Amino acid sequence: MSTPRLRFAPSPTGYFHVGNLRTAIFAWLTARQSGGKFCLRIEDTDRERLVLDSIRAILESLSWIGMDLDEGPSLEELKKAGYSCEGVKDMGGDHGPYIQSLRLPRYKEVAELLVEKGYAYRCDCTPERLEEERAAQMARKVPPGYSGYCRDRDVPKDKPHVIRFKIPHGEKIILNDLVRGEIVWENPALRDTVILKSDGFPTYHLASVCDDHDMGITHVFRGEEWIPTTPIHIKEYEALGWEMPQIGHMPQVLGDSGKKLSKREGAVSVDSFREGGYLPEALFNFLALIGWSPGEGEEQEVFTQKELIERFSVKKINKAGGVFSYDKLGWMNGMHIRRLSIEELAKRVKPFLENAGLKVDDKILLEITPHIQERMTVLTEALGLVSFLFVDKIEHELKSMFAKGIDAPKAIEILQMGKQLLNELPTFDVASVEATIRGMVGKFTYPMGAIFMVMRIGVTGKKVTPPLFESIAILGKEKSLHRIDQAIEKLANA
RNA sequence: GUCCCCAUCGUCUAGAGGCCUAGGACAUCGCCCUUUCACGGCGGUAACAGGGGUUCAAAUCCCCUUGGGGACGCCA
Repeated sequence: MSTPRLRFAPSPTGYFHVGNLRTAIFAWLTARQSGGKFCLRIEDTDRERLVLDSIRAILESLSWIGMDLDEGPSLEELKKAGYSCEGVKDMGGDHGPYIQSLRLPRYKEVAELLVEKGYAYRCDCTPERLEEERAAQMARKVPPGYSGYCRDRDVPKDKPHVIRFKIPHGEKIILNDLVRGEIVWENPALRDTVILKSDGFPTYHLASVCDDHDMGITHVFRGEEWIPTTPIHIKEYEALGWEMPQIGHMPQVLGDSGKKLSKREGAVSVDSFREGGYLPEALFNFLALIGWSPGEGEEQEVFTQKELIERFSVKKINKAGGVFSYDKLGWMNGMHIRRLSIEELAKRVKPFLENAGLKVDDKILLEITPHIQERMTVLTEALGLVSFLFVDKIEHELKSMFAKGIDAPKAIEILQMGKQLLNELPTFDVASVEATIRGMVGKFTYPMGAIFMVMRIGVTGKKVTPPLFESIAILGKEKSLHRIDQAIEKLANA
């Protein structure tokens, strides 16, 4: 058997949707576990929806999530097609160009061939005519669709026209789907479909069939929304005498509403997850588990990419769509955060702190990281936890001190004692800070928690922080004492 | 309207005729741990959409109903 060749074929029409990523992940996993190839093809045949920068975004996202490509557009191709390629890795491959707008002559050739053989025909119906037709059909309550008006009209080449593929009527069509098994159309509800537009660009129905063949694609993974148009593709392969790749229609990624995941339901672009502090490991892991599971009594859910490559199996892909659960992704992100080494976690957290305007001291960040590792579900939460270490001035959440019988005078009393005792420490490490603060408890009648909270807010300004003794020790003597002073002053003036 | 896909806890799912008094995970609730917040540990609530078959036996196979989703573009 020849080596599997799979592709991810996005349209550069905007942001990179996680639903598309999930389908790409299944294809990538399949390629990687079989020693096959994973290719990127840009389907930029819709000139109206084109977003120039989206290819770079797609490339960046794939690289961020660790999905390497074996073939894809070269720098030269990108430039030629007019896309920004700053910082993009040069790729290329033996089946280029990998950008559809660069393959126009080939589509024209194939479309003409189809016309010649009688499988397709020219149509010069204007959009207005089509619109009228549609309106009339609606009025008569019959299914809308092209009537086939030009099928036998023999429209000349020199008039503006499109090329339509003839959909045979009353013919049974069968697809053997990789995930759904046999799908049968007794009589598909399809009309003669445009395959070459009047602007000379192909539609998906021509371009993808043609490219999948030309590029030697063996397995086509795509969303289930493509099922209804698959008969077109099947008939095209037949007409052209081309061997059909295996096709698998992947279950959809749904939003809470049960419909396709969309912007209304929250973040959907791969970028937004990166910006939101999600780890690529977690997003990949989570997405791989929507519509697929290892099965067989396997109860592990947190996987590395490598483990997923080993376990993935097309046979275990589900038919039913799955809801994208932000809750579970959050949990999984936390799990992956906890698997990171301290050094690695600090490295990942740093940009989020810097983007918030903090001047980060690497040594201090490394010291505090172990103490925030179990306190985050997303990286962005690090900011609230550690900012007190990297800013000059802090705000004190004084109100939160006042619980368990503590009022301002009592808080001042505690802070003053804490300040004095901490000041007397010859060495300012975690152990001595802990001994000192624990020692304070016996000197008051207030509960331990109340005393700790006053100290916590005095030093860090916040109610929710990393563990107290570590926080104080890492902040250092000078700053800690200074902040306690500030707190006392604010309390006195309140 | 026509065609197609799908159907196990709220969610992701295990389950390929007896192993199921249906398992796990997230979420949720309770308890434990605990200096805050978390992590962690223990336990609870919670599902085979309905109806017919087939079979000694059905969550698993078939049919119907219902429900959800998708497609019907010179979009992909």
